[in-house]
Amino acid sequence: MKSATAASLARKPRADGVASRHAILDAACRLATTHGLEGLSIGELAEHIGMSKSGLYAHFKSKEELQLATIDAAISIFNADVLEPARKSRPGLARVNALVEGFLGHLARRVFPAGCFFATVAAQLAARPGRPRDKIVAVQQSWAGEFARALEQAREAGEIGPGVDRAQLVFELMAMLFLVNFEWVVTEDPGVLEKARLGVKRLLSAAKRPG
Amino acid sequence: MKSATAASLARKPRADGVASRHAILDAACRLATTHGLEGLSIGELAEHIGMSKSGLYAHFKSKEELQLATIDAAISIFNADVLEPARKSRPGLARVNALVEGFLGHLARRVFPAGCFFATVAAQLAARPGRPRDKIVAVQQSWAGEFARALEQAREAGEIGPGVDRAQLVFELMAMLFLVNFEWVVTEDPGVLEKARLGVKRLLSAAKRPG
DNA sequence: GTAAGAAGTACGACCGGTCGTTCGTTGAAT
DNA sequence: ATTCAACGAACGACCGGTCGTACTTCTTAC
Repeated sequence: MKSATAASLARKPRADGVASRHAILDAACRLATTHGLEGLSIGELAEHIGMSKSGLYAHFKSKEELQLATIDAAISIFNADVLEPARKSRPGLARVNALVEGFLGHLARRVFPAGCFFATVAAQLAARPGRPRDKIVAVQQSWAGEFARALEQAREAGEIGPGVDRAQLVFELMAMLFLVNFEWVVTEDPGVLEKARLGVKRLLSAAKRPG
Repeated sequence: MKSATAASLARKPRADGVASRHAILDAACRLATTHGLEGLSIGELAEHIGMSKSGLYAHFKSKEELQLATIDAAISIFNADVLEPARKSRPGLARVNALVEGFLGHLARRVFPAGCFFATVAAQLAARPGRPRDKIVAVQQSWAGEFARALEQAREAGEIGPGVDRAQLVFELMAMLFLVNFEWVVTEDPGVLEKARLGVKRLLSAAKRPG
């Protein structure tokens, strides 16, 4: 019965192929963070991992498919590094703080070579219609949704006042994180992480119930 | 003696040439806002203004020179549209508000086809060393300096408390504007402009002297 | 258990097209 | 008459992508 655990119709994935695919996408994530998804060239990527261009096309039918897979790979890395750890913390304000600290740590840890993958790619694709853009926008919205959910739980727990405009608060939180990423990439100064930390702290303390 | 009024060493600019150069840079600004400075191709730009690629090279010796000139052109447009009008308002908080409103108006007016030229270009160049990047970073710093100066004047006028961390306030103001540009490009929803407006208002009212 | 064969992996060569750039030339403005 | 503005042609490099072909792994039949 163990062979029945394979995929429904395709019975094909090979052991060393998934390793290559992983190596390709890992390099693609890193390159795309500095070059952008459009600026990522097949030849450069292939050379960067010691493979031929045509070798890459054994794994991806087109550049767009590579781009979409690269986004998926970045999602996995980001989820494992930031989101999942934060989800282990208590719902409410504690989780908001965990998300923020997770993100700042993600930058400081240099998981990607130039800050947040999604910030770079999103800024570059925002005005360029297509499936990659749609996917990136969806990721951004889901990231905002994470904050919205945590804030809703904070309200339910009475940690923040019921009159607090949570959508507005999400916007202001995201603004801090969005700018800190950019400044971090440009200056590499840990002081900017502290500015974001302080900004978020002021934001949340203003939302807390008086008394 | 009228020829002596020309530039010190070069006595060359022709009447219709400066018009072409202006047309080129105008189109370059718009294209770069959506495609990025790297994604801007000579052929595409030439075709876009009904000119030959080689015709462009009568005005610019290299792509990098074109990029730098494009940044200068964008600076002129931004200064005329946002900065100079705001400078006419009274120093202090009024000027901070004028800068913010000028920027939001700049977006709403769609001066560039995809939000703020500098935000897009900066996000793309942040991790790519070179003269264009340095120039863009300098622009961003001068824009932040504009806020810093206005806030200093606000403190001198007693509009905000002396204990206010102005560098921090600049960071938080810039964060609002940075994110609102991105969201505006993605959603085209005027509601995001309102969120930025509200966020700035809360920021500034918190900085005002009690009483 | 193993041999046969199907399928995945990777390659080098090559395609048409576009990239940034150079050159020599022509026509128009000064 | 001089000089700039613009052109078409052409360049080498690289782009994304295809093709035929070897080698390797996995599945299947015996």
